[in-house]
Amino acid sequence: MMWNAPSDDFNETVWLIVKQIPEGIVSSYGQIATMIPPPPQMVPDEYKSLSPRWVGAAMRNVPSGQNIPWQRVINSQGKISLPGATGAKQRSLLEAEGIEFDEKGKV
DNA sequence: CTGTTGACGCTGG
DNA sequence: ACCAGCGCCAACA
Repeated sequence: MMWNAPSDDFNETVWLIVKQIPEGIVSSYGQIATMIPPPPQMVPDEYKSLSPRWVGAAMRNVPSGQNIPWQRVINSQGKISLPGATGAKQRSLLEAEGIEFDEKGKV
């Protein structure tokens, strides 16, 4: 499968991986990007820079109604990137799974 | 067509 | 450990 861009296929793959994240475990965008098979035609180093943002973009496009644990996806700093109410909701969802946050919001 | 923005990450101060 | 800047490409106004 070759996707040179954040095509629908790329998004679906991201969601697929997110779906596979077990309960009580959090992953980062970059981590997911690493798990995704890079397009053979693209230089890995280049892909490295690309992916994190595309992963994030994919999250934004997450279809509601499916069982996507998008809440388990946070940034490499171990913190929630979403501002405002959405971020607060994400945190409460994670806490409900048994994930602990320190005072600074890190896991 | 140009400019801005973005669920990020890395490096440097 | 925290903050600021840069890179990178697509989508959007």
